[in-house]
Amino acid sequence: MPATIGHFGSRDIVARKGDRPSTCCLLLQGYLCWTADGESQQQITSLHVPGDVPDLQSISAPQLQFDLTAFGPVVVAFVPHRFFREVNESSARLARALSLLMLTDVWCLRNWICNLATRDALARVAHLLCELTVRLQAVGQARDLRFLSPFTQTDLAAACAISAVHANRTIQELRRRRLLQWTSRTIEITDWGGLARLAGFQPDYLGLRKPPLPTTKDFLPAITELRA
Amino acid sequence: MPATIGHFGSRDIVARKGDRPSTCCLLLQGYLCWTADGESQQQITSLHVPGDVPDLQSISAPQLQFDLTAFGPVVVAFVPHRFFREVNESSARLARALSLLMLTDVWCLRNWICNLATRDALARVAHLLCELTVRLQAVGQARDLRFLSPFTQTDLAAACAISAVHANRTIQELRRRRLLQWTSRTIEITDWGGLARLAGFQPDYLGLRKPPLPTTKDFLPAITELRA
DNA sequence: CGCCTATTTGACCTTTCTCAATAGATGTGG
DNA sequence: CCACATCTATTGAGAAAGGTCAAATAGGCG
Repeated sequence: MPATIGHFGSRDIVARKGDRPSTCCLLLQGYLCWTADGESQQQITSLHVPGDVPDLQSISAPQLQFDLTAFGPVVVAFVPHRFFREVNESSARLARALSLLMLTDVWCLRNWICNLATRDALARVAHLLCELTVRLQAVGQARDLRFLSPFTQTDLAAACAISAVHANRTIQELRRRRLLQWTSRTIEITDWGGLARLAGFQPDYLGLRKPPLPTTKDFLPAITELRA
Repeated sequence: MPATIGHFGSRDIVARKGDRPSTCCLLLQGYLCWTADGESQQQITSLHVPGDVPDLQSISAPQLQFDLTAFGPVVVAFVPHRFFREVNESSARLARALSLLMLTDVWCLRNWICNLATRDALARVAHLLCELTVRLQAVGQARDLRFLSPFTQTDLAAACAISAVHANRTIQELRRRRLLQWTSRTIEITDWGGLARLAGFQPDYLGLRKPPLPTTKDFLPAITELRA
C-alpha cells in the first residue's frame, strides 16, 4: 500500500473544507473529527478512531464540506485515491470492505443524530462514551475499559451540542454515580453496565458491527506494517 | 431500467429495520424519511424528495439499520441492486453519479447534525424548510416557493427534535413574522430572504449541489418514462 | 352529523444556557 | 526552579428556551 506518513498536533486541521485532496487518510494513532465552524463554537459531527478512513468519500467528492481536525497527537497514512480505485477493481472482497466502511460512517451519522435528538445531556454524554469505548476496544486501544483521551470538556460539549459548563456538570454527575473516572488525560469506565443502561446503549447498536469490523481489520496488516 | 412500481400510504413503512432488500427504491412521488423509534416518539434522521434513492446504500449493506417511512401518498420504483451493479461497471459516468448521490446523503446528514446542534428551535425549523424548498425546487416540485406537504406539525417536531407543542408555537412565530404560510396541506414561503437569513441558510449550503444535482437528473429520463 | 385526528392555547415546570468569578494545571522563558 | 501567561476545570446565581400536561378548538371525512 503506497502511503505517506503524516504527524499532527492537537487542533491541527488535517484537511480543510473546500480542499480537493488526491489522497485519503488512514488514521493510525489518535483521533480525527469532522468539524464545522459555528458562530459561537465549533461543532463536531463525527469521531474517528485508529483504523478508520474518515475521508474515504473524498475519492468521489468534488470537494470537502467540513474540516477534518486532529485531537491530540495524530499519525495518519495518506493513501492515494488511485490505490483505492485499483483495489475496487482488483479485489471484490476488498471492494466490498470499502463499501462497508463507508456504510458504517453513514450509520454512525444517523446514530449521532438520534443521540442528539432523543437523549438529554446526561444520557447523551453517556452514550457518546459508550460508543467511543466500544470502538476503541474493537481496535485494541482500550484495555479494561480504560483509555487515553486528549479531549477537553469543551470538546465533549462540542460533540454533544451542550455548553461547556453543562458538560462539566454532566461529567461530575457521572462521576458521582461512580460510572466513570476522568482524570487528567485518561478515562476509565468503572461501571459499564450502569453507563450503558443510562445511555440506552444497544450493544447491537452495532448491528452492522460484526460484518464491517473485520472489514477494518482487513487493513490492519498494512497498518501494522506502516507503523513499524 | 428494470423496475417494479410500488404505492404507499402515509406512515407506511417501505423498508424495515433489519430487512435485507435486493432492490433500491427510487422515489418518484411523495416523501420518504428514515426514521428511528425512540421510547417517546419516532425520530426522523433524514428526508428524501422525488428523484432521490434513499436506500442506495442497501446495495452493500448487510441489513437496514432504520425504517424507511412514507409521508403522504408515495410512489416508488423498486430497482434491483443488480441494475446498479451493472451500471457501475458499464458506465464510468453513471458510476460516478451514483457515488455522488451517496455522497450527497452523507453531506446532508452532517448538515442535519449541525442543524440540530447549533440552532435554536426557530432557526432550526426555518433551516429545515429552506433545505426542503431548495431540494423541491431543484426537482420541479415547488413552484413559486410553494409546495404540497403531507407533514403534520408533529412530523416537523420529529424532524427537528422539538416537542409538538413547541413546533406549533414556532410555526406560529414564523407566520407572525410573515415568512411563510402553512395552511391545510400546502406550505408557501412568503419571504425567502427573511427565512434564509433567520436560518443562516447557506445557498452554497449545497456546495456539492452543482455537481450532484445534475446527477439526479441523469435518472430523470428514466423516471419520466416510468411515470408514463 | 359525529368521530377522529391535528392544531392551538394556557399554566407550570425542568433542563440547559449565560455570565462571571475562582481555582487548578500546564507550559514557557528567564 | 520560579514567576507568569494561558488554558482547563469548577462553582454559583439568574435567565431563557423548551418540555409536559390538560383542555379547548378546528378540520377532514365517512
